[in-house]
Amino acid sequence: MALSFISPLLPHHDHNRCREKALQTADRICDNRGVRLTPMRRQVLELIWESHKAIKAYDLLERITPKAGTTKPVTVYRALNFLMEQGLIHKVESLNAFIGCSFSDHQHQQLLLTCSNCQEVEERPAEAVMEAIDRELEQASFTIYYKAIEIHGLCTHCAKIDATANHIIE
Amino acid sequence: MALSFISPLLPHHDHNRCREKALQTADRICDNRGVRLTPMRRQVLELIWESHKAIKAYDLLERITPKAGTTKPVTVYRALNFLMEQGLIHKVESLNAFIGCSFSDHQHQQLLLTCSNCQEVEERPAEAVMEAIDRELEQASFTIYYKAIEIHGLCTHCAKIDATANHIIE
DNA sequence: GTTATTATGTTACTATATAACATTACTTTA
DNA sequence: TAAAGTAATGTTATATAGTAACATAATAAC
Repeated sequence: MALSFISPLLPHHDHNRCREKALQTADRICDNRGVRLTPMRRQVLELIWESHKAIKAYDLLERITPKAGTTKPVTVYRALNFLMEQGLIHKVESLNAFIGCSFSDHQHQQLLLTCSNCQEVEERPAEAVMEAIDRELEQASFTIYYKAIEIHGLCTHCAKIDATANHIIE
Repeated sequence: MALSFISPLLPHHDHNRCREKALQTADRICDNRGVRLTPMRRQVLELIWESHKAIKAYDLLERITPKAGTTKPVTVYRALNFLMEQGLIHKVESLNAFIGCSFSDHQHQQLLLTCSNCQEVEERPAEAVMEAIDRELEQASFTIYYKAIEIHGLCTHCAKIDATANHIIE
Protein backbone atom coordinates (compact mmCIF):
# COMPACT_ATOMS: atom_id res chain seq x y z
CA MET A 1 0.00 0.00 0.00
CA ALA A 2 1.57 3.26 -1.16
CA LEU A 3 0.81 6.44 0.72
CA SER A 4 0.99 9.69 -1.20
CA PHE A 5 1.70 11.62 2.00
CA ILE A 6 2.80 10.89 5.55
CA SER A 7 -0.26 11.05 7.73
CA PRO A 8 0.39 13.19 10.80
CA LEU A 9 -1.31 10.46 12.78
CA LEU A 10 1.04 7.66 11.85
CA PRO A 11 2.63 6.64 15.15
CA HIS A 12 6.15 7.88 14.51
CA HIS A 13 5.83 10.96 12.33
CA ASP A 14 8.20 13.86 13.04
CA HIS A 15 6.01 15.77 15.37
CA ASN A 16 8.50 18.59 15.89
CA ARG A 17 8.06 19.54 12.25
CA CYS A 18 4.32 19.27 12.70
CA ARG A 19 4.32 21.74 15.56
CA GLU A 20 6.84 24.11 13.98
CA LYS A 21 4.84 24.26 10.79
CA ALA A 22 1.66 25.02 12.70
CA LEU A 23 3.35 27.84 14.61
CA GLN A 24 4.83 29.34 11.45
CA THR A 25 1.45 29.22 9.76
CA ALA A 26 -0.10 30.89 12.80
CA ASP A 27 2.54 33.63 12.75
CA ARG A 28 1.87 34.28 9.09
CA ILE A 29 -1.93 34.25 9.42
CA CYS A 30 -1.95 36.60 12.39
CA ASP A 31 0.49 38.91 10.67
CA ASN A 32 -1.66 39.03 7.53
CA ARG A 33 -4.75 39.78 9.57
CA GLY A 34 -3.09 42.40 11.75
CA VAL A 35 -3.89 40.52 14.95
CA ARG A 36 -1.32 39.76 17.61
CA LEU A 37 -0.06 36.27 18.38
CA THR A 38 1.30 37.40 21.75
CA PRO A 39 3.75 35.25 23.75
CA MET A 40 0.90 33.91 25.89
CA ARG A 41 -1.25 33.02 22.88
CA ARG A 42 1.70 31.52 21.07
CA GLN A 43 2.64 29.43 24.09
CA VAL A 44 -0.89 28.11 24.44
CA LEU A 45 -0.90 27.20 20.75
CA GLU A 46 2.49 25.53 21.13
CA LEU A 47 1.29 23.52 24.13
CA ILE A 48 -1.79 22.44 22.20
CA TRP A 49 0.48 21.27 19.40
CA GLU A 50 2.60 19.15 21.77
CA SER A 51 0.52 16.21 20.58
CA HIS A 52 -2.42 15.23 18.42
CA LYS A 53 -4.51 14.55 21.48
CA ALA A 54 -7.07 17.10 22.56
CA ILE A 55 -5.91 18.96 25.66
CA LYS A 56 -8.03 20.47 28.42
CA ALA A 57 -7.82 24.10 29.52
CA TYR A 58 -6.71 23.21 33.04
CA ASP A 59 -3.97 20.92 31.72
CA LEU A 60 -2.68 23.80 29.63
CA LEU A 61 -2.81 25.93 32.74
CA GLU A 62 -0.41 23.65 34.58
CA ARG A 63 2.10 23.77 31.75
CA ILE A 64 2.25 27.47 31.10
CA THR A 65 5.63 28.95 31.98
CA PRO A 66 7.00 30.97 33.62
CA LYS A 67 5.28 30.59 36.97
CA ALA A 68 3.83 27.20 36.04
CA GLY A 69 0.75 26.66 38.14
CA THR A 70 0.25 30.34 38.93
CA THR A 71 -1.46 31.32 35.69
CA LYS A 72 -5.20 31.74 36.15
CA PRO A 73 -7.97 30.00 34.18
CA VAL A 74 -9.22 33.20 32.62
CA THR A 75 -5.82 33.76 31.02
CA VAL A 76 -5.85 30.45 29.25
CA TYR A 77 -9.49 30.79 28.21
CA ARG A 78 -8.78 34.18 26.71
CA ALA A 79 -5.93 32.74 24.69
CA LEU A 80 -8.12 29.80 23.65
CA ASN A 81 -10.90 32.11 22.53
CA PHE A 82 -8.50 34.15 20.46
CA LEU A 83 -7.07 31.03 18.82
CA MET A 84 -10.56 29.74 18.06
CA GLU A 85 -11.65 33.06 16.57
CA GLN A 86 -8.63 32.92 14.29
CA GLY A 87 -9.40 29.32 13.32
CA LEU A 88 -6.05 28.13 14.65
CA ILE A 89 -7.58 25.59 17.02
CA HIS A 90 -10.84 23.69 17.43
CA LYS A 91 -12.77 22.92 20.56
CA VAL A 92 -13.83 19.30 20.77
CA GLU A 93 -17.21 19.98 22.35
CA SER A 94 -17.82 16.42 23.48
CA LEU A 95 -14.51 16.41 25.39
CA ASN A 96 -14.26 20.01 26.60
CA ALA A 97 -10.81 19.97 25.09
CA PHE A 98 -8.85 21.66 22.33
CA ILE A 99 -6.77 20.62 19.32
CA GLY A 100 -4.68 22.46 16.81
CA CYS A 101 -6.26 23.02 13.41
CA SER A 102 -4.33 21.50 10.52
CA PHE A 103 -6.25 23.50 7.94
CA SER A 104 -5.93 27.03 9.30
CA ASP A 105 -5.53 28.66 5.90
CA HIS A 106 -8.37 26.82 4.27
CA GLN A 107 -11.92 26.00 5.28
CA HIS A 108 -12.70 25.26 8.88
CA GLN A 109 -15.25 23.04 10.56
CA GLN A 110 -13.99 19.65 9.60
CA LEU A 111 -15.04 16.28 10.90
CA LEU A 112 -13.20 15.51 14.14
CA LEU A 113 -12.43 11.84 14.67
CA THR A 114 -11.38 11.02 18.23
CA CYS A 115 -9.97 7.60 19.03
CA SER A 116 -11.35 6.32 22.31
CA ASN A 117 -8.23 4.17 22.71
CA CYS A 118 -5.26 6.46 21.95
CA GLN A 119 -7.16 9.77 22.28
CA GLU A 120 -5.66 11.16 19.09
CA VAL A 121 -7.89 13.45 17.10
CA GLU A 122 -7.89 13.47 13.33
CA GLU A 123 -9.36 16.32 11.37
CA ARG A 124 -10.99 15.48 8.07
CA PRO A 125 -12.33 18.06 5.64
CA ALA A 126 -14.79 15.41 4.36
CA GLU A 127 -16.24 17.46 1.54
CA ALA A 128 -18.93 14.93 0.69
CA VAL A 129 -20.21 15.09 4.28
CA MET A 130 -20.18 18.87 4.33
CA GLU A 131 -22.07 19.02 1.05
CA ALA A 132 -24.67 16.56 2.36
CA ILE A 133 -25.08 18.73 5.45
CA ASP A 134 -25.47 21.87 3.34
CA ARG A 135 -28.19 20.16 1.29
CA GLU A 136 -29.95 18.97 4.43
CA LEU A 137 -29.88 22.43 5.97
CA GLU A 138 -31.11 24.00 2.77
CA GLN A 139 -34.10 21.65 2.90
CA ALA A 140 -34.67 22.66 6.51
CA SER A 141 -34.23 26.36 5.60
CA PHE A 142 -31.70 26.54 8.42
CA THR A 143 -28.99 29.20 8.27
CA ILE A 144 -25.76 27.81 9.65
CA TYR A 145 -23.54 29.70 12.09
CA TYR A 146 -21.43 26.93 13.56
CA LYS A 147 -20.92 23.19 13.10
CA ALA A 148 -19.56 20.62 15.55
CA ILE A 149 -19.22 17.26 13.87
CA GLU A 150 -17.53 14.88 16.23
CA ILE A 151 -17.11 11.15 15.93
CA HIS A 152 -15.72 8.91 18.65
CA GLY A 153 -14.50 5.42 17.94
CA LEU A 154 -11.46 3.30 17.20
CA CYS A 155 -8.81 4.63 14.82
CA THR A 156 -7.18 2.42 12.23
CA HIS A 157 -3.88 2.09 14.16
CA CYS A 158 -5.59 1.02 17.36
CA ALA A 159 -7.85 -1.37 15.48
CA LYS A 160 -4.75 -3.03 13.99
CA ILE A 161 -2.99 -3.25 17.33
CA ASP A 162 -6.14 -4.72 18.78
CA ALA A 163 -6.34 -7.26 15.96
CA THR A 164 -2.66 -8.19 16.44
CA ALA A 165 -3.12 -8.57 20.17
CA ASN A 166 -6.06 -10.85 19.59
CA HIS A 167 -4.00 -12.85 17.10
CA ILE A 168 -1.23 -13.38 19.63
CA ILE A 169 -3.69 -14.50 22.23
CA GLU A 170 -5.29 -17.05 19.91
CA MET B 1 -47.27 25.52 0.62
CA ALA B 2 -48.84 22.27 1.79
CA LEU B 3 -47.25 20.38 4.66
CA SER B 4 -47.68 16.64 4.77
CA PHE B 5 -47.32 16.64 8.55
CA ILE B 6 -47.40 19.11 11.43
CA SER B 7 -43.82 19.82 12.39
CA PRO B 8 -43.32 19.63 16.14
CA LEU B 9 -41.37 22.83 15.81
CA LEU B 10 -44.13 24.93 14.30
CA PRO B 11 -44.78 27.63 16.89
CA HIS B 12 -48.22 26.48 18.06
CA HIS B 13 -48.26 22.70 17.86
CA ASP B 14 -50.00 20.79 20.65
CA HIS B 15 -47.04 20.20 22.86
CA ASN B 16 -49.01 18.30 25.50
CA ARG B 17 -49.58 15.55 22.95
CA CYS B 18 -45.92 15.72 22.05
CA ARG B 19 -44.83 15.13 25.63
CA GLU B 20 -47.48 12.50 26.36
CA LYS B 21 -46.50 10.52 23.30
CA ALA B 22 -42.85 10.63 24.27
CA LEU B 23 -43.62 9.39 27.79
CA GLN B 24 -45.79 6.56 26.49
CA THR B 25 -43.10 5.53 24.06
CA ALA B 26 -40.57 5.58 26.89
CA ASP B 27 -42.83 3.44 29.08
CA ARG B 28 -43.21 0.90 26.29
CA ILE B 29 -39.52 0.83 25.39
CA CYS B 30 -38.38 0.38 28.99
CA ASP B 31 -41.00 -2.29 29.57
CA ASN B 32 -39.88 -4.20 26.47
CA ARG B 33 -36.27 -4.02 27.56
CA GLY B 34 -36.92 -4.97 31.17
CA VAL B 35 -35.41 -1.74 32.50
CA ARG B 36 -37.14 0.50 35.02
CA LEU B 37 -38.43 3.95 34.17
CA THR B 38 -38.62 4.87 37.86
CA PRO B 39 -40.57 7.95 39.07
CA MET B 40 -37.35 9.97 39.20
CA ARG B 41 -36.29 8.97 35.70
CA ARG B 42 -39.78 9.52 34.35
CA GLN B 43 -40.00 12.95 35.96
CA VAL B 44 -36.66 14.00 34.49
CA LEU B 45 -37.83 12.83 31.06
CA GLU B 46 -41.11 14.70 31.52
CA LEU B 47 -39.29 17.90 32.49
CA ILE B 48 -37.02 17.56 29.47
CA TRP B 49 -40.12 17.25 27.30
CA GLU B 50 -41.63 20.45 28.71
CA SER B 51 -40.28 22.16 25.59
CA HIS B 52 -38.22 21.63 22.48
CA LYS B 53 -35.40 23.66 23.95
CA ALA B 54 -32.42 21.85 25.38
CA ILE B 55 -32.42 21.99 29.17
CA LYS B 56 -29.45 21.99 31.53
CA ALA B 57 -28.98 19.52 34.37
CA TYR B 58 -29.07 22.21 37.04
CA ASP B 59 -32.28 23.68 35.62
CA LEU B 60 -33.85 20.24 35.85
CA LEU B 61 -32.59 20.03 39.39
CA GLU B 62 -34.56 23.12 40.42
CA ARG B 63 -37.76 21.74 38.96
CA ILE B 64 -37.74 18.26 40.42
CA THR B 65 -40.55 17.72 42.93
CA PRO B 66 -41.16 16.94 45.70
CA LYS B 67 -38.61 18.90 47.64
CA ALA B 68 -37.83 21.17 44.71
CA GLY B 69 -34.34 22.50 45.22
CA THR B 70 -33.23 19.74 47.59
CA THR B 71 -32.46 17.10 44.96
CA LYS B 72 -28.74 16.72 44.42
CA PRO B 73 -26.86 16.96 41.10
CA VAL B 74 -25.82 13.33 41.14
CA THR B 75 -29.45 12.26 41.19
CA VAL B 76 -30.30 14.14 38.06
CA TYR B 77 -27.11 13.06 36.29
CA ARG B 78 -27.88 9.44 37.07
CA ALA B 79 -31.34 9.82 35.57
CA LEU B 80 -29.86 11.60 32.55
CA ASN B 81 -27.31 8.84 32.02
CA PHE B 82 -30.01 6.20 32.17
CA LEU B 83 -32.16 8.10 29.66
CA MET B 84 -29.19 8.53 27.33
CA GLU B 85 -28.28 4.84 27.56
CA GLN B 86 -31.83 3.98 26.56
CA GLY B 87 -31.74 6.47 23.67
CA LEU B 88 -34.65 8.45 25.13
CA ILE B 89 -32.73 11.73 25.24
CA HIS B 90 -29.69 13.28 23.60
CA LYS B 91 -27.01 15.42 25.10
CA VAL B 92 -26.28 18.52 23.06
CA GLU B 93 -22.54 18.52 23.67
CA SER B 94 -21.96 22.07 22.53
CA LEU B 95 -24.55 23.34 25.03
CA ASN B 96 -24.09 20.97 27.94
CA ALA B 97 -27.83 20.46 27.77
CA PHE B 98 -30.33 17.73 27.03
CA ILE B 99 -33.31 17.22 24.72
CA GLY B 100 -35.87 14.46 24.30
CA CYS B 101 -35.30 12.09 21.41
CA SER B 102 -38.14 12.03 18.88
CA PHE B 103 -36.90 8.82 17.30
CA SER B 104 -36.45 6.56 20.31
CA ASP B 105 -37.69 3.42 18.56
CA HIS B 106 -35.66 3.93 15.45
CA GLN B 107 -32.09 4.90 14.73
CA HIS B 108 -30.34 7.33 17.02
CA GLN B 109 -27.64 9.88 16.44
CA GLN B 110 -29.42 12.36 14.24
CA LEU B 111 -28.35 15.81 13.24
CA LEU B 112 -29.19 18.30 15.97
CA LEU B 113 -30.10 21.76 14.72
CA THR B 114 -30.15 24.39 17.45
CA CYS B 115 -31.56 27.83 16.73
CA SER B 116 -29.39 30.52 18.28
CA ASN B 117 -32.43 32.81 18.42
CA CYS B 118 -35.28 30.71 19.87
CA GLN B 119 -33.07 27.92 21.29
CA GLU B 120 -35.33 25.18 19.92
CA VAL B 121 -33.56 22.02 18.86
CA GLU B 122 -34.66 20.04 15.85
CA GLU B 123 -33.58 16.47 15.34
CA ARG B 124 -33.11 15.33 11.76
CA PRO B 125 -32.31 11.77 10.75
CA ALA B 126 -30.60 13.15 7.61
CA GLU B 127 -29.88 9.83 5.99
CA ALA B 128 -27.79 11.31 3.20
CA VAL B 129 -25.51 12.92 5.77
CA MET B 130 -25.20 9.74 7.78
CA GLU B 131 -24.35 7.75 4.66
CA ALA B 132 -21.71 10.29 3.67
CA ILE B 133 -20.21 10.03 7.16
CA ASP B 134 -20.20 6.23 6.98
CA ARG B 135 -18.37 6.36 3.65
CA GLU B 136 -15.86 8.87 5.01
CA LEU B 137 -15.19 6.73 8.08
CA GLU B 138 -14.83 3.63 5.99
CA GLN B 139 -12.15 5.42 3.97
CA ALA B 140 -10.44 6.37 7.22
CA SER B 141 -10.83 2.81 8.57
CA PHE B 142 -12.39 4.35 11.65
CA THR B 143 -14.81 2.27 13.72
CA ILE B 144 -17.58 4.46 15.06
CA TYR B 145 -18.79 4.33 18.65
CA TYR B 146 -20.59 7.64 19.02
CA LYS B 147 -21.52 10.62 16.85
CA ALA B 148 -22.29 14.18 17.87
CA ILE B 149 -23.39 16.20 14.88
CA GLU B 150 -24.50 19.59 16.02
CA ILE B 151 -25.35 22.63 13.97
CA HIS B 152 -26.08 26.05 15.39
CA GLY B 153 -27.76 28.75 13.39
CA LEU B 154 -31.07 30.40 12.60
CA CYS B 155 -34.17 28.24 12.16
CA THR B 156 -36.67 28.91 9.42
CA HIS B 157 -39.28 30.45 11.77
CA CYS B 158 -36.81 32.89 13.29
CA ALA B 159 -35.43 33.76 9.87
CA LYS B 160 -38.97 34.66 8.72
CA ILE B 161 -39.68 36.72 11.82
CA ASP B 162 -36.39 38.49 11.29
CA ALA B 163 -37.24 39.19 7.64
CA THR B 164 -40.67 40.52 8.65
CA ALA B 165 -39.19 42.73 11.33
CA ASN B 166 -36.74 44.17 8.83
CA HIS B 167 -39.57 44.79 6.40
CA ILE B 168 -41.56 46.73 9.01
CA ILE B 169 -38.55 48.84 9.91
CA GLU B 170 -37.89 49.76 6.28
C1' DG C 1 5.44 61.49 24.68
C1' DT C 2 0.66 61.36 25.55
C1' DT C 3 -3.52 59.03 24.55
C1' DA C 4 -6.14 55.17 23.06
C1' DT C 5 -6.45 50.45 22.57
C1' DT C 6 -5.51 45.85 23.50
C1' DA C 7 -3.87 42.24 26.45
C1' DT C 8 -3.00 40.31 30.79
C1' DG C 9 -3.35 40.01 35.98
C1' DT C 10 -6.27 39.51 40.14
C1' DT C 11 -10.03 38.22 42.88
C1' DA C 12 -14.00 36.11 43.20
C1' DC C 13 -17.44 33.43 41.64
C1' DT C 14 -20.74 30.52 38.75
C1' DA C 15 -21.57 26.32 36.26
C1' DT C 16 -20.92 21.40 35.19
C1' DA C 17 -20.03 16.80 36.74
C1' DT C 18 -18.33 12.80 39.54
C1' DA C 19 -16.46 9.73 43.58
C1' DA C 20 -17.31 7.11 47.55
C1' DC C 21 -20.12 5.23 50.62
C1' DA C 22 -24.92 4.83 53.10
C1' DT C 23 -29.62 3.78 52.70
C1' DT C 24 -33.82 2.45 50.53
C1' DA C 25 -36.65 -0.10 47.24
C1' DC C 26 -37.47 -3.66 44.39
C1' DT C 27 -36.71 -8.73 42.86
C1' DT C 28 -35.70 -13.38 43.41
C1' DT C 29 -35.94 -17.56 45.39
C1' DA C 30 -35.54 -20.75 49.30
C1' DT D 1 -42.91 -14.63 53.13
C1' DA D 2 -38.43 -13.71 55.07
C1' DA D 3 -33.83 -13.47 53.73
C1' DA D 4 -30.54 -12.32 50.39
C1' DG D 5 -29.15 -10.13 46.31
C1' DT D 6 -29.47 -6.40 43.09
C1' DA D 7 -30.64 -1.92 41.56
C1' DA D 8 -31.80 2.82 42.57
C1' DT D 9 -31.48 6.81 45.26
C1' DG D 10 -29.62 9.72 49.12
C1' DT D 11 -25.63 12.12 51.30
C1' DT D 12 -21.38 14.36 51.68
C1' DA D 13 -17.71 15.99 49.54
C1' DT D 14 -15.01 17.30 45.81
C1' DA D 15 -13.32 17.67 41.05
C1' DT D 16 -13.58 19.98 36.66
C1' DA D 17 -15.01 23.76 33.48
C1' DG D 18 -15.77 28.52 32.58
C1' DT D 19 -16.84 33.68 33.41
C1' DA D 20 -17.59 38.57 35.55
C1' DA D 21 -15.67 42.75 37.03
C1' DC D 22 -12.22 45.62 37.64
C1' DA D 23 -6.92 46.72 37.95
C1' DT D 24 -2.58 46.95 35.66
C1' DA D 25 0.63 46.54 31.92
C1' DA D 26 2.00 46.49 27.14
C1' DT D 27 1.56 47.96 22.49
C1' DA D 28 -0.18 51.09 18.83
C1' DA D 29 -1.61 55.56 17.04
C1' DC D 30 -1.31 60.14 16.90
